[in-house]
Parts: sequence; C-alpha cells; structure tokens
Amino acid sequence: MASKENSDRPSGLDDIGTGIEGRVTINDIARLANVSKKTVSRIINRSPLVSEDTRKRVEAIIAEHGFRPDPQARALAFRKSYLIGLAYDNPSPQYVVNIQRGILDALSVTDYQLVLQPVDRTNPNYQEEICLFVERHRPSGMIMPPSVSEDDALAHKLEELGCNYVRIASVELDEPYRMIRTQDAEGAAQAARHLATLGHKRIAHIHGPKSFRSAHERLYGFRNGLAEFGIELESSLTLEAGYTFDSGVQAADNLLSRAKRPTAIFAGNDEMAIGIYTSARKAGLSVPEDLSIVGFDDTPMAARIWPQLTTVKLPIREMGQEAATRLLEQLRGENTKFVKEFTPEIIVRQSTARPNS
Amino acid sequence: MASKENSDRPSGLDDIGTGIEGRVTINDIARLANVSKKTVSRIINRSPLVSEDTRKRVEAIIAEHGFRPDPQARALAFRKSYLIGLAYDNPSPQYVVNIQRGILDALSVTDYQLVLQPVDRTNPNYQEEICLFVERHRPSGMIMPPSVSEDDALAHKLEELGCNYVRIASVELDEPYRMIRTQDAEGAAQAARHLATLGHKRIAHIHGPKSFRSAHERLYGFRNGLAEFGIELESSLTLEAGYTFDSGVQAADNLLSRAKRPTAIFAGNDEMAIGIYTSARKAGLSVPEDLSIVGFDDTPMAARIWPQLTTVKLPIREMGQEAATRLLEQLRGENTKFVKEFTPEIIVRQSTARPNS
DNA sequence: CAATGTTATGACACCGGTTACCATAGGTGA
DNA sequence: TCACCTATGGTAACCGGTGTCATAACATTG
Repeated sequence: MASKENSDRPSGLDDIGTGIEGRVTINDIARLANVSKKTVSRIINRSPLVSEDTRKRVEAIIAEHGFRPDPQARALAFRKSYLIGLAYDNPSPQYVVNIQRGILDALSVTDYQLVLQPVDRTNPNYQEEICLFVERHRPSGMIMPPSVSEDDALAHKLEELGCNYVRIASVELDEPYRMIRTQDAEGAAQAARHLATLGHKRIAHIHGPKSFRSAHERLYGFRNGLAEFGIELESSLTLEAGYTFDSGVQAADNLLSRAKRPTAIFAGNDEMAIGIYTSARKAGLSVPEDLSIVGFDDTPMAARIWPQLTTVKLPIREMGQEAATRLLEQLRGENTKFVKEFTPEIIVRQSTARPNS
Repeated sequence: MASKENSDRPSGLDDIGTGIEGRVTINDIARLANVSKKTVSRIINRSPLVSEDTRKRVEAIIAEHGFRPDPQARALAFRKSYLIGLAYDNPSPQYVVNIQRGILDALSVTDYQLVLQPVDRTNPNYQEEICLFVERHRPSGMIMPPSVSEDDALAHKLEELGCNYVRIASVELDEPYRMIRTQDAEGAAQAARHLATLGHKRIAHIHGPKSFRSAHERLYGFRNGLAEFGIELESSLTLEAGYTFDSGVQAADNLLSRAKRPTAIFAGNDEMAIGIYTSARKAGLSVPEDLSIVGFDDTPMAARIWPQLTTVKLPIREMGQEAATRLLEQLRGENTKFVKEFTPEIIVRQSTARPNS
C-alpha cells in the first residue's frame, strides 16, 4: 500500500474524496470518437476549423458521456487563473453581499469565479496581505470597493504584480481610469437640497472618518448643496465619527445637547443616522417634528426603523455587476480606459419634515 | 503575426493581462540550484527525504527569487481543486457574511479557496444549478447552511457526484453525520422560559415558512419551553409568516387587533420581530409595557432599534469556521462521522418586561 | 566482508488540457 | 497533368507541478 515514495509527504494526508474521480477526459472522448484530442479541443473551443460532420458526431459523444473539460487543466494550459478577487473592508454586510451578488451576476455566464479577500485596513501591513493573496492565488483580476479602492499605493503594487483591477470609488484617484465612480458628492448635495427646501437653516453633518475619502466627498457635496441655497455649513456643526452606530450616537449626543441645537442632521451613512435616532430619543426629541435626519446607503434597516429613514441610495448590486463586466473586458484587452459613473438618488421617507422652530 | 492556426479561435480574444506573466517556475529554481525539479517539489511539500544542506540551499534560492508554486498546476497534478463551495439561500446578509467570514477564517491557513454559489430555492430546478456548479467547477467540498442544507435529496445527489459536504442545520436529517447542528429548539425554549418567568400567560408565536425546517424546530422548542411552566401555546396564537419584515408586520397586525391580544410575541427571526414593532406602533401599544417581543438571530439591528430587542443568538461565524474545519478533516479522510452542536443563547435587552395586564 | 537496508537524488511519465507545426486529401487554375 | 491552395486533423511539445521507480552513496548487520 504505502510505497516508499509515498512518505514523501510528511503526514498521512491521503487524498481521499477529492471530488475528482474517474472522470471522462478529453482523451476518452477522442478515443471514442476516433479523432485526435486536438479536434476535440477545437470543438470545445468552437474553432471554425472543424467539419460540420465531425463536430456533430463528437458533440453527441461529449453529451452522451457528460464530458466537461477540467477547469484546472484549462487554467494551466491557458495560463489564466479564471479567478477574480474581491478585496474588501466595508463593514456593512448589506454592502458586501450586494457587491458580491452583482459580481456573481456578471460572472455566472463565464468560467470565472469569485474569490473573497476580506482585509482589515487598520492592520498596518494589510497591503502585504493583499499582495500575498495575489501572488499565491494569481487572480486574473481584482475588484476593490471602498475603502480599499482609495489606496493608490496598493493599486500601484498590483500594477507592478501585473494584476488587473477595477476600483469602485467616489473620489478622483491617481489613475483616472479603470474605475466605477459613484457620485457621492451629488448624493450628498441632494440631501442638502432636500433639507434646505424643507426650510431648515441650522443643519449639521456627521461625517465618516477622514481615512475614508468618501467621507470627504459627502461632506464636500453636502456643503455645496447647501451653498446653492445660501446656507453655510458651519464648522461647529460638522463632526467626525466612525461610520458606526455608537460613534453616531456619541456625535449626535454632542450636537443635541447644545443650546442652539440643529434642526436637521445629515449623517454620512445609515448606521450613524440610526445612532442619531437613539440620541434624539434620549434627549426627548421626536423625529421628524423636532429633528430631521437623513442617512446615506439605504440599508434595509432604513425602511424598517420608525420613523422610516430618508436616505441616499446607490445601486450597489448593479455597481458590482458593472465592475465585473468591465474587468472581464479589460482581461480581454478591450477597454482599459473606462470610467463608469453611478449617481445616487435620495429616497424621501418619514424622518424629514419642515422645522418647527 | 497571425499564423494559420491562430484562427483556431473564433474571435480575437487575445489573452492579454492574465496576471500570470513571466513568473519563476519550479524549473527555473531547479536549474539555478542544480537539482532536479522533483527535489524542488520535495522541498515545497516538506518531504523529509531531502538532506539538510540541499534544503537550505534551495530554500535560499526560492526565497531570493520569490518563487511560489502555481496553484493551478498543483491542483491539476494533485487531482484536487482546492475549492470549497458555499451554496446558500439565506436572505440575511448578516448571516451570509458571518458564515463566509468563519469559513475564510478556517481556510486562510490552507490552500483552499471559497467559491460562492447563491441559489434560489423557489426555483424548481435549483438542484440542477448546484449540481451543474459541482460538475463544472469540481469543488473539493461543499458547505450548505439552511435552508439548502435541509434538502436531503440534494445531499444524495452530491453524494452520487462524489462531492464531500458539511451541512449546517437545526434538524435531524437523513444522514445523521457530517453536520453542524444548531439547537434552535433549545434557543426557542430559552425564549419561552424567559417570557414565562416574567409572568406572561397569553403568548403568541410567529414562525417562519413551513419550507424552512428551522421554523418547525423553533416552534417545537418554544412550545416545549412553555409547557415546562404549564403554559399551553394556543394554536390560534401560532401564526405562520415568511421570515420577512412585511410578513411579520402582517401577522402581528392580525394578533394585535384581537379582543384578547397576547401580552408577548416570540418571532422566528429578528426581521419579523422588528415587523412587530411597527405593528405595535400602529396599534398604539408601547414595547415592552404593553407588549413584550423576542426575536431570533441577534442581527445588528436588534441592538440598534428602540427599545433594543431581546433575542436568541447563534455564533454564526464560529459555526462557519467549524464547518470548514470539519470539511477539511473530511477531505483528508479523517473523520466523516461527526456532529458538532452549537447551542444558542438568549440575549435579554429592553423589549421584554412583566405584563401589565 | 558480503549482504542488506536506508537515505538522497534524478529520470521519466503523467495530470488534462493547450498551442505550434506538419501532413494529408481534395479542389482549383494554368 | 502539375503546381498550389484550403480545409481538416494528427503529432509533439508544453503549461507547472506531481507520482513512480531506479540508482548511487552510505550505514548496518551477520
């Protein structure tokens, strides 16, 4: 049983149950059809250089025996990995799942597969992690949503490694191509216009951490949107928080405890917006009568909480699909200089109203 | 440029940018080190049959040139795919992301990768989809959380295809092994004891759809838990809903409009529990004074909504990790007859109190 | 000291596909 | 009839690793 060389491997990791056993190969088909493997290969790859007769005959045999070319072998021969990596650090499950779905939508009709690489950007050597992943698994391409996408140095490293990529981001990056751009600023401006139109003057903004460039973008857009109505976003009413529920509560506690408290708050994401609900409740304020709230993301929670949250929505799944589609184009060498823009849309629900003060 | 045979391929899909270009191979290392590729292979695979000298020397060269064996080539030679499939239909992003994380935790130290296969169980030929996936990509194993896991016929098909798997489920299945079992019944019983201890008598339950066997399990456990306190779960107070927010609202509307309305409701998941909040608000009832609510899952929303939801929690991420770990054991042929149990835990928050009627 | 076993290494075929190049058969034009 | 082209399909090498088996050098045993 155990030949000498079997002990080449350190422990008794016998390869039982690999899921690849006694399968039909291209050789079997070639033999059964009385043609060379090359001919079978041509048929698999839809080469036109095969006569109609041969093709029909071989295809029948392929179907009869349920032959499917081994993806590993093709990957090796084609020198392609057929793997698409997704490097993400977005803490929102909703976002992650939707991006994944979108990518899978686009990949489902191809031979490509999606491989996940969650990372922790607070880890100082997270770039190493991603590069190691790329070197180890050699994905054909990478898709990076925010905030991983915002790291220009990382993109350069991938470039050096010869790895294609698409970035989903809300800001200008080093390289102005190969990206899915979300107009976060425009979304924030819509929020601003909505609040200004309702008659709010004393308006606050709780934005995300400075390390997320989307936070800048939303702040910028919000400020400009207010400016259209001659309203200045006061710096004392502009607070930084961590895109988390707790940090949102804390920032809102600060704002709502002031003598001249704002009549409306725009939060950089729904998580923090929902934190504001909690803070408002503690302060005895009712939403939207005493305080209007606008979020960003349109998480499912936005429609479930009471009163339902007015928020800004991005088509995450479509964005994932677009990213994957563009990446595939890029892998075919078709189009490497694209920028596809997605514009968010405000969804007005019940958390905003005219100010009563 | 274009040789005759180049036109073998139908269209000009040039293979540019594959992410695999000019890499160092085992042959290069062998040549540089003046050894055979087999010796290099032995070193890569930590075979003990290499002298210390040679090993050191070759390892130095490997490190110097940053050589990493090609996963595709190894997969081909080892006749393993090194792919683990995750077939899921759970609608909760929170659940999906946590399961993924857990699996990735276990897989990160291995050569295996996770491949996603979201499915739609309402699609009549969803089994075909999964089988096609298995035949196409030949994963080494599959992990199936509920409700996919509850499909015994599917498991049999995978068995026939020679595909290993681990199932995560809350119920007895055809095959009593290779599963991560969650004690949903015990979790539901804890919810029952909690409500009974608070003094509730008229208690209702909104359970999930009958097609989810977890729904039965939770109902069963809840009924038994109440029985411990001599309370009968009345069938008129036991409603089926769809595990969704809207269906939860609807079921609660029904319950709360009755003359003798319940003083407490246990929902089969948090989504529906949060639906009850909305219904209660419409009915002018306050939680928990007029109505106690208990959920199941401990989604992030449970801790964010007001008042915070008392719910039953399962360690999803750990379960994913355990599933992957067990699957890897199984692939090594070590242990195919395991059942690992996870017991949920009730997390008491503010949505439950003594009844005031 | 011969017989035997053990260790370290290499040659070679193979995994299941691919491409590069070549060989043939049949049809065409001169 | 001969030279020439095109359609078709075969052979061999290759992708980057692996297993099998042979062998040389050295150690152990009777």
